[in-house]
Amino acid sequence: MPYPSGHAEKSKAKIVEAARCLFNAHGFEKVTIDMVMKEAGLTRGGFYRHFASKEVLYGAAVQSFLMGKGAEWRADAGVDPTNLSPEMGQQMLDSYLSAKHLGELENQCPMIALPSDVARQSPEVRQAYQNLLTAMVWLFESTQEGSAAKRRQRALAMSALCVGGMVLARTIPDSELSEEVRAAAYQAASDLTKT
Amino acid sequence: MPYPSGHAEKSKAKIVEAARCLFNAHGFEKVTIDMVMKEAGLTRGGFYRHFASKEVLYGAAVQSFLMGKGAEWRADAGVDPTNLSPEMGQQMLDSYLSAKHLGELENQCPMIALPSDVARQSPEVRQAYQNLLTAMVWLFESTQEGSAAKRRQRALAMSALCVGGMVLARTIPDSELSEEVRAAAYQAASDLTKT
DNA sequence: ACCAAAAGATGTCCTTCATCATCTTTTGAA
DNA sequence: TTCAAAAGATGATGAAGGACATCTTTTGGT
Repeated sequence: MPYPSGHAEKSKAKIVEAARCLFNAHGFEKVTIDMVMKEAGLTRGGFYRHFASKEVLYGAAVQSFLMGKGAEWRADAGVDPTNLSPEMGQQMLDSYLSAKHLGELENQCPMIALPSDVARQSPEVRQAYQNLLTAMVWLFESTQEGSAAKRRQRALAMSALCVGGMVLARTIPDSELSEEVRAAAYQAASDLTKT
Repeated sequence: MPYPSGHAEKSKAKIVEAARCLFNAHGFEKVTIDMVMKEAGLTRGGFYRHFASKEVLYGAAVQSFLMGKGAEWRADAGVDPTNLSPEMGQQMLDSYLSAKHLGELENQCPMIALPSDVARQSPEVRQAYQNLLTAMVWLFESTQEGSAAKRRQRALAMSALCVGGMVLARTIPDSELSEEVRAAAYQAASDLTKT
């Protein structure tokens, strides 16, 4: 089997990563196979050796965030999922609802960058999106205090605040209002942990 | 000036309403001028008598919700913006974060149906989106109790919970988790009014 | 060195639209 | 009744892009 072993996997990973960045910035429809392959340092033709369709790539791109850039992101933010303390939950809030995260179009969480895009895709893509949510909820739930039901409810609400606050802040044009929304969501989510 | 007076306006309104439904359900890219005009009971060609481009139509469609279907929606939900009481704020939460609203793809609030779509559009379209948010925040702010700063902060957080909860619930495929998210966002938003 | 299968590159097909030019219909005003 | 301007319908154009058939390159195994 010619080509160094693991070559295909490496290429595939490069394609997924390029796709993730491009989809995040421009959405599903505006990104072409051409753009993705060029960004990955390859050419159009080879694409279908790795993926059955553009849609399958989209699912892979969303999914990739969890263990890829997302893990990197958590590391940078000082969020360590093996250390489940209330401080860690707060750390997560600090980073997720930060002005910095809002500005990082290419590397921000896909839950923020492409919700309505994903909502109209196949169940597989939506499942990938759900996996991101599940991970976030789990993290908040595990770092809460109080009864199981309370922790669950708060974790879900905190996730809704994270995504809702950032989605709104990212969409509206008035940067002052945008900042206000982000800050208010952060405040409310932080308050939830201390109730 | 031939054609009954007000004919053009009526046609334009029909086009916008058809567009609003279609965009809500399928997003900007997947909707064609053809589809919109057919839905409005007209044909492709006449479109550019009314709008300069598809994008301008999109902005008009988003904007139209506030005074059009949105007003109708508020009336049905018993939300009366001339009666600014805490009960009215709660009424708004009840309806916005309801399972019914979640299922109404065509008539649901565009803030839920197309955030990431709008985020990549022109400032005009994003302004229309912001107008919806501003109206919602105003409504919550006006029906809160407490200091101005507190009311403002809570109103923004409640809006983030409304949009975030519904966006997540609409996007994930697991209907059980979806329902859980919706309910948690509702609970948290309701709690905010009583703090 | 040689072969072949995997991976990548090139060229092309075919469909889908947004947009516009042009033609037809409608009806208020003269 | 006639005219003309507004509104609507029809047909055409041109570009974009997903998908794929077909070459070409690469290199591990022999």
